[in-house]
Amino acid sequence: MIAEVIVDVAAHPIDRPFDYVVPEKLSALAQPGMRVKVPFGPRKVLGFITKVKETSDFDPNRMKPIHELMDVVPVLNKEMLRMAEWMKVQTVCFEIDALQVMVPAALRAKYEKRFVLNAGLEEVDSRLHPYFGDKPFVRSQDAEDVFGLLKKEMDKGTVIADTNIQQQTAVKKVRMIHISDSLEKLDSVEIRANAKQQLKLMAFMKKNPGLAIESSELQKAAGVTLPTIYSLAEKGAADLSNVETYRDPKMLSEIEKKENLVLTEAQQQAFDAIAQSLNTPRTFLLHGITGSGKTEIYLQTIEQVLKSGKEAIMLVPEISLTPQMTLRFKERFGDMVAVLHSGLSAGEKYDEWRKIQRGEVKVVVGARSAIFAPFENLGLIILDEEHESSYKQDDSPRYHARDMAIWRGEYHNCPVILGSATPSLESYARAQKGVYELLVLEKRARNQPLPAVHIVDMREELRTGNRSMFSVQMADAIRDRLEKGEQTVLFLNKRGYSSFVLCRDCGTVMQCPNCDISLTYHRSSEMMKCHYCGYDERVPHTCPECESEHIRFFGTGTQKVEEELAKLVPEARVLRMDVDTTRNKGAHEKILNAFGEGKADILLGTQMIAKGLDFPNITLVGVLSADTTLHLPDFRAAEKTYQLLTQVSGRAGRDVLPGTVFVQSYTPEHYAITFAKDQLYEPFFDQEMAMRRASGYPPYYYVVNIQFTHEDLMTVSEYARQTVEYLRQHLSDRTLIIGPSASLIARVNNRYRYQCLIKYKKEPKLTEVMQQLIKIYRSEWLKKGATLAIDMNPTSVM
DNA sequence: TCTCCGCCACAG
DNA sequence: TGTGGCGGAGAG
Repeated sequence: MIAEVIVDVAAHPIDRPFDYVVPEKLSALAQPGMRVKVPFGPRKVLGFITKVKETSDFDPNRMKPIHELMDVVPVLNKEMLRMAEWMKVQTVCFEIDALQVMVPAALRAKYEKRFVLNAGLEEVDSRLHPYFGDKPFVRSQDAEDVFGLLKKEMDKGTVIADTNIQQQTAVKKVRMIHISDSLEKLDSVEIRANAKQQLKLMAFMKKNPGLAIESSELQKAAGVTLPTIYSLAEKGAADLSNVETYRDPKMLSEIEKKENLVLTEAQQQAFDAIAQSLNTPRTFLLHGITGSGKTEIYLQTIEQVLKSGKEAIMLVPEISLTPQMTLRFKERFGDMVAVLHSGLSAGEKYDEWRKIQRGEVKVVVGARSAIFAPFENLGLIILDEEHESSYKQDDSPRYHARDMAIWRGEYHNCPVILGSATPSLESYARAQKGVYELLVLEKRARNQPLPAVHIVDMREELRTGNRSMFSVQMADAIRDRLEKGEQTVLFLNKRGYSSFVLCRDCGTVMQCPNCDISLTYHRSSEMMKCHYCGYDERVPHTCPECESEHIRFFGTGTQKVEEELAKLVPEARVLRMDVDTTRNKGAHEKILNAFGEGKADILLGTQMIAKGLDFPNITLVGVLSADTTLHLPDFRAAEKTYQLLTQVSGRAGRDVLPGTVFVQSYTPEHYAITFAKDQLYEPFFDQEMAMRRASGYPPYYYVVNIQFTHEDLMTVSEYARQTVEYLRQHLSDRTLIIGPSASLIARVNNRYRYQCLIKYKKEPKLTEVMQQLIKIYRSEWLKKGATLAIDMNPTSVM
């Protein structure tokens, strides 16, 4: 038997199956979708079997055998293998990347270089002895100071280099103690009279014959230590075994089960439409304003799916994967739910994944990668907040969860629901064309009014002499809520600029030496950091250009706002939520909980607070500057701004108390801001579509972004130029090719960046031309140190 | 003549 | 991508 294997080497010439002989003793086991260890050139690597067959075109004498099977049960099923092939073409990625992304990180290979003894330890240089210790090998990373000595030993042949492939996380096992059920047997065990601990344990055992108990539990219950248990087990009083377990299974029985809410008429209509199509591969766009009760529809639809014996996947953006939200699923579906989020360790994720694979759970709630949940009998896929850009992975494989969802929907003949208050233009356009079925919820579920949104013209504030970052109206409102004991959320639209360090005398802004971007000031550590390459340095006392001592920190970071806020309302308790305060695990959750419990009056934060906040006491939301996302050089700038303002406004007045929103802007007349004021999606859509049509962007055109990097500016611009020329020759006349141009951030980590854009409506040759371009890159530019990245349907072109 | 380093081909 | 082989350059 012969196996086709995709090996774990992400490189263009390797991106194809390699044939291996399946050794006789493995032939009964080997199946597509299993991981294998195979020899590849001089080393061993991990790979996936994608096919087994009896014959090969390859010279049988040169074919090597599979070294080891890593799985007993395939980690990828037929569907996943097919999806990977499709994904490879769709996103222009390596097949191995597509396969790896579908498997939990714990199952991906970890390679460790090490030096292995090939002779007795006494034959090697005695200076190396301490490095080996009593092991027959040293890890390369532990032996950096003695590479020279090791090299000599390798020449002598006493030591050889080797790569060890490790499984990252294994199945967690617990030690179970099975107490003998025969009292006679227990009585027959001899214990010395002075072995007090053993006597104590025996007394416990005699009270509980036949009991199977985890060793840690037994230690607690009997008040003894592990060695005591071992000695009695050896004497035959109990059996020991290792039992597979899951990490930290949360006590689900403690979660109270909740019943369905009664659907409003609009909700019911939407629900019915979906429920009627449960066995059709149809895509629904559920457009419901914030607070219209989309989640309840999801929950009840999932319930229907479960009743028919099928499974469901629910995708949410990572940031809205809050405890509040997961609790809601657990309340409905109990231990049928697996939750996959970034807060889990690799081992915990692996455990959740195994529960899915074994069919122990029926519902998965998770972020982007949960779309690969290995269900066999999928009945429904939901993408909540479908417009979120986090559904698109921004490194290879650059897949969009929405595309994967629709593919799987077709494979399983099941519906896909895309839900949003602010659908992406692509999805809404498709719904209008009838490709997706549009379902609308126009009212909030409990009929609460939408919050009153006031737009504040900050130019006017400047004219009247208010130079602070809070308009008079906003400041008054904040004070008012404070007096009433209601809560305020302040949103700082920070993206695009942040606090930088500037010399007031010569105007020099401190720049990263490796990237064309200014350094960000971090107050807590008194450091300046580059957010692209990680470079950091202390804030200088004098300007490096003019030696002036007038160094100032500029910009509007959340820390700056916090200071201003302290001046405005010194008595207010303020919680700040940004990258700095949420770096630690669980910090995000802690801050939100504290705010929910009323431990603060004001929550101040960046994008990350725009979602999932659902507290009844929030009656004021302030957007400090609506403009920052608006003027980014990106075709989605207006769309993003509209979405953000709508989402943020939706945080106010979700319960009984009515909400008010203030949006401060220097361009208050912009349509993205004026339409967001009253959540007028349709008019916004129409106007934005007109803009897209005029400028040739999605949904009118498909876009491909091709980015080049190289150490040398001239070289990279030349490659980009050649590419554009090549594309112009080989793509159709109606396709637009934009560029080449330097990227917005023209240099990162000392590499210059250039890009070009392809805009097309119909381009049957696209895949072929992209493959051809990769060939040119491989044969000419790669060797010269260039990199090329192709992003199909990018979420942004900056 | 020995050794080191950089480039290149190749991987089943 | 990682590795080992090959050949050129420099040192002794």
